[in-house]
Amino acid sequence: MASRGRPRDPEAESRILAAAATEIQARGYDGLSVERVAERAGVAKTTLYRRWPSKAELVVALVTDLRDEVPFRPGANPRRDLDKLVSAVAAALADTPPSLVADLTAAAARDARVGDTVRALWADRHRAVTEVVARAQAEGLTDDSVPPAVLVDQLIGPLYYRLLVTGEPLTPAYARKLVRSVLRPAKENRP
Amino acid sequence: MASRGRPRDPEAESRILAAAATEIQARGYDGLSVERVAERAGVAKTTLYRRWPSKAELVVALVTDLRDEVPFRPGANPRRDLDKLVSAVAAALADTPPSLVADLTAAAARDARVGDTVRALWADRHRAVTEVVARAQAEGLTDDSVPPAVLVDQLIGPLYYRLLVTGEPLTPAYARKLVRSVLRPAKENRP
DNA sequence: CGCGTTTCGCTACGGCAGTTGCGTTAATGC
DNA sequence: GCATTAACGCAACTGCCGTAGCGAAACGCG
Repeated sequence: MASRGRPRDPEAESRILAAAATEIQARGYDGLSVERVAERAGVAKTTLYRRWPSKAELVVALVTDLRDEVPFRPGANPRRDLDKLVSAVAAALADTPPSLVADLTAAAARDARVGDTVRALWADRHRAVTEVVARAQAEGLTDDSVPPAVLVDQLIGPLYYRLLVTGEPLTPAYARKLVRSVLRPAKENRP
Repeated sequence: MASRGRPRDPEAESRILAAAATEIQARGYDGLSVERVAERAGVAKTTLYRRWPSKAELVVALVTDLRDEVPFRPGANPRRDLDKLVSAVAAALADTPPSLVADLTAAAARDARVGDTVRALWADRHRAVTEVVARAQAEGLTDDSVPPAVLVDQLIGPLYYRLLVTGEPLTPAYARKLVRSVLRPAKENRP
């Protein structure tokens, strides 16, 4: 029942991804040439295109392969959890070259298939923040009249906004300010 | 002292921009071909490149040319002002094709020159929101311990985040929720 | 008018993304 | 062993961005 014809070279994929990683590290998204990647991997261009239908999808696969998972172990204190989590997302974003994030979003906007993959790539961070926000709201740390989804957007959205639009740095201190702004002041909050 | 050699065709620039507007409307950023734009404008490709050094800069000039100013007349009520202003920014963002915004940010991240122009293109909206937030803070409508710049990011950032990353719609209702989240609840706020 | 200067249209080119066609190679099934 | 199937390398091709070189055209200046 297993494949009928000639099997795919099992090492080709990893060799291509490794070559692409080297290239994109050195020259960025624009400077990455599919032809050079294929040559460096010792593979014909057609072999590469058989695995990924476009340069964008290759890069998405590469980023998916390389990215560090943002670790998330929920603790007892939602405020501290949010501080850590938002800081970790900020650090993860700041680690990848800014133009790469911008190029991924551009590719995602152009092609629906790429868009799905890229959204899935970032969705788990969004989900993690949503969980902690829900817990914070359950403990009365947030304004009940504001939907939690809005609060999540106000924690993560500014990170992308700074990275992609204003170009300001993503520091842990900034992440902490975002959290402080979304949560109610600690004291004056017992009705 | 005025120009020495042959003067530039005064109509060429507008004809090129008009042709580019038609093309980008029909085919989007990727589908826009500089060669077709030149042909449609009745101009050689070199004439176009003498005015804009890249396709990205042409598109930036086009967007700068076409965009509607977000009108801003400060009123007496900062809350109402913010509602209107953030809704207007959301509407302006939602009006331009999402892939175009993404492509502009990508181009901005790649090229410093383009980056400056694109940032300038959006900076006035940021400034307008900053002004109103400052007034709201002066009237005690916000948490004093949060810098106004953070609040501005939490009003505008989620718009870009939704547009570029999650793909959710930018409705006036969403804009109002953002504002409500940033401003203190109307009543319970006299120490 | 002649000279220098700048823009013009035109053509050609290099580089890259993505596609196509072809002969070859490595597997499965009979 | 032999047909079938699919991946492989190779080469050529289209379309596009951006650049370079050319002669012609249009201006200011003396």
